Amino acid sequence: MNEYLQKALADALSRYELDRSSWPDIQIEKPRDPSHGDAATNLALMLAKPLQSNPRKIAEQLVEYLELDENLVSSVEIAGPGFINFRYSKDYLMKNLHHILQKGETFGSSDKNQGKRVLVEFVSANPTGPLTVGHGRNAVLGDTIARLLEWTGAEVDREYYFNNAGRQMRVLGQSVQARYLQLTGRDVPFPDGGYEGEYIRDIAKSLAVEFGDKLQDKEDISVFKERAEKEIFNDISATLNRMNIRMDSFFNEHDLYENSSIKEVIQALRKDDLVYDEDGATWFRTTKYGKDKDTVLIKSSGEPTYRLPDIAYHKNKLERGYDLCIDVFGADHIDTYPDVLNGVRALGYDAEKIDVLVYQFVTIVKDGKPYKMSTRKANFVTLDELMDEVGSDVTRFFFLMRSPSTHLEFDIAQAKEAGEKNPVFYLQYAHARIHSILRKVEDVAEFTGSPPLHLLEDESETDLIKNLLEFPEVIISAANSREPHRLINYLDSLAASFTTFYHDCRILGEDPKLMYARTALATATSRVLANGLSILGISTPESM
RNA sequence: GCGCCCGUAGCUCAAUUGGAUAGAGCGUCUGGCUUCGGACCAGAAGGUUUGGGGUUCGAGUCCCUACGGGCGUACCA
Repeated sequence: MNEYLQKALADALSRYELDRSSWPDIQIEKPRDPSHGDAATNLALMLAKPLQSNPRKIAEQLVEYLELDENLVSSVEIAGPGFINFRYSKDYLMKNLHHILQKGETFGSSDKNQGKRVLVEFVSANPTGPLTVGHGRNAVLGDTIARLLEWTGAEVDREYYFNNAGRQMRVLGQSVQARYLQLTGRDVPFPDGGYEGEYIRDIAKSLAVEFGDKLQDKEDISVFKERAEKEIFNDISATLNRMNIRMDSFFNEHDLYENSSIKEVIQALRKDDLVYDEDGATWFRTTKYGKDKDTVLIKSSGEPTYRLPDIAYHKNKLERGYDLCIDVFGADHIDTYPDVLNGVRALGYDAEKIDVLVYQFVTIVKDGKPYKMSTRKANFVTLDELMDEVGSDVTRFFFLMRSPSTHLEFDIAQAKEAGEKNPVFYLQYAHARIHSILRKVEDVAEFTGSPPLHLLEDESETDLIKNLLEFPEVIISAANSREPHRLINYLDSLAASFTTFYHDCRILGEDPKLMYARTALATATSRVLANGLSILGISTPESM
């Protein structure tokens, strides 16, 4: 419909003596206030300047030039400072409602990003402990963005990047070793800055059960490290599974060392004089890109900082032929990813294909006050604990509710007690209620032929239909802006719109034809709710 | 100090990316169940969009500035 209006306006516009290059963008939008119609354009306002004329006069002229099919658009009005408002015809609405019913569980999908190969990298937590509520936002955002993009036709891979080589992992191994020695009777101190969590003892215990005290004199900590990595990874995978997240691949940072990608990056950058040696370290000339300081890529110890493998990793992603690579990062990375992009660009790759989504941190509120978490100090709330309390539906919903760019306050107590009051139940309830009605309808009536949709005349009915029709556009905008909360806001208004209809119009006990038409409308609504919730990774119970 | 993000109703947050009278949920107050699921609905109160300037037909949204908060500012990740 938007395209149709745009084209009609463009045709009208072509009757002006105006250079095509100075044409403004023809924007069609849905007015905030429904009394302003179903669609509106500000074209006359935009033309005021180039035409040196009063916007209302321009609007009048435009409307005169405008040729619209009455079967699609029932009215055109000029309002306010010069907006042109359109109203959809009933025919148009009914035809599209029918279309929703036909498309069923694919309604809402589009080919907007057809043929695009996309890689979404998210979670990427190092395996040093269980996933916490702090990782939750990253995990759920990444997965839902992937789902949204799939609904717009893209081919999406989900990838988890992890580091099992660095200092953190060494500390992890030492922590397990210390617990193991303590368990087997040696009185050894726990390492400074070690991981204090209970899960470390569990891992040590499993080693003690398997090997007894045979590992006591091992100097090499790799046994401890590898066991810890394996067990923690299983744990992380299980948590992701519970949250409805399935990774397509796990990318191991260590591989970048083994296949010499890192060396190649350094060599290539050095050739362009973007890398130099000083004080025993190897530096990247980030001052060339407007930074205050150059950045160390290889420490004087010979060990790379994480930035170097990061550049190699992103180069690797682009080499794999993706058209778009999305990184989901917390706000703490905000200052570091430009280095990576500059590095990739300097290597001759198209950094435009990398899109970094930076979300603001989650503030955990526990017992009414902000709670500072640390994996190392073991004062954290794990995602598993949270899901034990509220389930995965509430967990996912909570993380998606807010725009990624604002701080998300996560009140543990509130989430736990949220129970019946939680907004996710409002959506599921609407869905369950529709199915309850549909079950009853099945008992009393049998419909044949296509539903007589023209009988839907009540305002709450047409409002609901209009609301349903927006679904595909909402998915596209949520996907392309990487903002899943838009879908939540939409579903919320859809559920509200259905409830208004439910209170105004009965289904059961009406004339069979009207009952059929309203049953069709209810079916379409439950379809859109179900499709929308499935994109969010949230279940759609038929009864609660 | 410098860089990035944020500041909207008592609280948590929206606002079609520059559009018309800034909206929801929670909380507060009033009303509504012998009829399809009351986990609901209708209504009320609550705002100088942190303050101040600017840009234009038009600003919560863009620019400058002050203040307040978060995150960075490592040869940590």
